[in-house]
Amino acid sequence: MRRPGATNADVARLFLEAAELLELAGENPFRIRAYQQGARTVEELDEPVARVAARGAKALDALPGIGEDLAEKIRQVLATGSFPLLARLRKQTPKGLPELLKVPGLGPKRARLLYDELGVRSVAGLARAAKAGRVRTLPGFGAKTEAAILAAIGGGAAAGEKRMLRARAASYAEPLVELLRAVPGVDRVEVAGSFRRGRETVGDLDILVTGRARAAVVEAFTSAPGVARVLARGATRAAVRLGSGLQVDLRVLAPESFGAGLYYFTGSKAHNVAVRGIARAAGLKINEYGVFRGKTLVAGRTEEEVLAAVGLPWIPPELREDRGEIAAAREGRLPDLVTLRDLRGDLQCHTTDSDGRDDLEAMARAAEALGHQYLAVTDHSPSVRVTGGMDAAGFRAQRRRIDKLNAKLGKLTVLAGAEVDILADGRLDLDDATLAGLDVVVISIHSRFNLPEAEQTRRVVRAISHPAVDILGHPTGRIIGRRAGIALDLDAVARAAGDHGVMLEVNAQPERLDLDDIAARAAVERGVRLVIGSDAHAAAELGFLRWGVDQARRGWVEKQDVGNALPLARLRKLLHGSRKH
DNA sequence: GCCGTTTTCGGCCCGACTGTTTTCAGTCG
Repeated sequence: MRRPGATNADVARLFLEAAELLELAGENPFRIRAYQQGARTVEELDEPVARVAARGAKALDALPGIGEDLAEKIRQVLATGSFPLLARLRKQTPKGLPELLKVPGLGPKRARLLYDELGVRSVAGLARAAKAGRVRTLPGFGAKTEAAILAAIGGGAAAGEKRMLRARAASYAEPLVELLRAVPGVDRVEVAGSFRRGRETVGDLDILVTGRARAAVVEAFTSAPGVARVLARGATRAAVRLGSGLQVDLRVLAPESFGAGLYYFTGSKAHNVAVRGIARAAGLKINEYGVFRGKTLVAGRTEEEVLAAVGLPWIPPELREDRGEIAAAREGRLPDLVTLRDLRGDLQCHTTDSDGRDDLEAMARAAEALGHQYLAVTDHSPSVRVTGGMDAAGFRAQRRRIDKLNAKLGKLTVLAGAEVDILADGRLDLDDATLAGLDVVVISIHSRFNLPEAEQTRRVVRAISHPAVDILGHPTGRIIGRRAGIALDLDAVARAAGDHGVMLEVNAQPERLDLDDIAARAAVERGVRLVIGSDAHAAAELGFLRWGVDQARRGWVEKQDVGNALPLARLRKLLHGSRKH
């Protein structure tokens, strides 16, 4: 770990570790939650926590969930890489105990019991104890618990939490929803949870059903194709694990509770807790069955009804993260979020001229079929060799083919573009004359991901400052679950983008979604315009725009913030061809 | 440990399911 100079992620990780160790120590649950909330606040900050700390004594304290004590601990982490309480907790926590918490079904109480009574020191040791039949001898444990522990370990569930890309989860969710909708007597089926909130990854799926056929629904669900194991099965709730490893929870709700259930199971947990606090202050109680005054149900059929009961307008699910949406709702300043229908075209895609799998005309026809008004074809520049990047002559030849194609296309206009590599020193990978001849210039980083932040930021800012540049593509270069983004001062990048009229991309590839929600929101707040680009490498991928829109919505992005929500004539005025520097 | 239209103490969201238990604790979401 780098130290000093802890990042937000470092601070968050240490707070979460402290929370876990406090839990094992049997501490006050609310104190534990305070550390978890503090971790979340720091993690979701749109600037380095070190910069907040540098603003003075009170600045950290002003962050939500950060009080005097946690502020001091943040300062300690920034200065030393840790804090005394954590060091003490690490010392007093028996080695191997935290590892046991990773086994699903084991919490602090039972983990502690296994440790103390059976001398279990690791997940492997737990497996041995369970196989030897020793686990069932403990009070509160039995043969079934022992088998469940073995199954959980065997399934690799303890190897670490694995979240699935939302786009992939959708391919499991959609057939299940179809199946349940076909059950006679079912009225409504909705996917709730983080899937509905549009998070880039989901840990599981929550499916809500209402209708008369309760037993039939549970039966259809637990016997659906793809179900590998039934984890739980009750009258109103069931849970299964699919062959893909994805867990799916089902809840059956009465119609008069459907809105309350949908709202409750959509979350986020932090959002729900905050709204429940409001309800409590008004003498109301919210649960998944409705809003109650005493025992009287006062709302529950729809989400609008539930929120109205606590004096709030309906809040789009993508905003329900307790990141200011509740205050915004109360004050009537919720954003009017961009929708897929608002987009008039797409500003990044690839063809067989570089690493795409469909040719120019196929891509154009597919975009036309989607109703796009324009499509920028942005094949790679030469230095990205693995992609078969084109040279200057290649782009000139492609331009001539695009002009011919446009002459025979109907409503769609193909824009001649390029995704130009940003070289190590911030220069661009095509000469100025070639760049000037293009309609759209996207610039991106495809190498040298590991430069230190200052150098990386200089590189990107220099590239943005080139007068031919229109869009910074996938600005951080992160690949979800595989590669962290480059170290970049997004504030400086946003400033440069604003100064030079460059738009920042929300790349819609399901494993990129880059900028992410928090960065997109920060960019928009700094007055920068975004574009949502599919970065399609095949005709079918032009549909990826939906994932980019969802990410943008999570970042509070409105139609007016998005370049490709403009009709072509107005978009052209933002591009380097008509822009004056 | 945080927080305040219940304001510096005393709360902090709430219920389902499981397994093991004769009435509930632990875990999860």
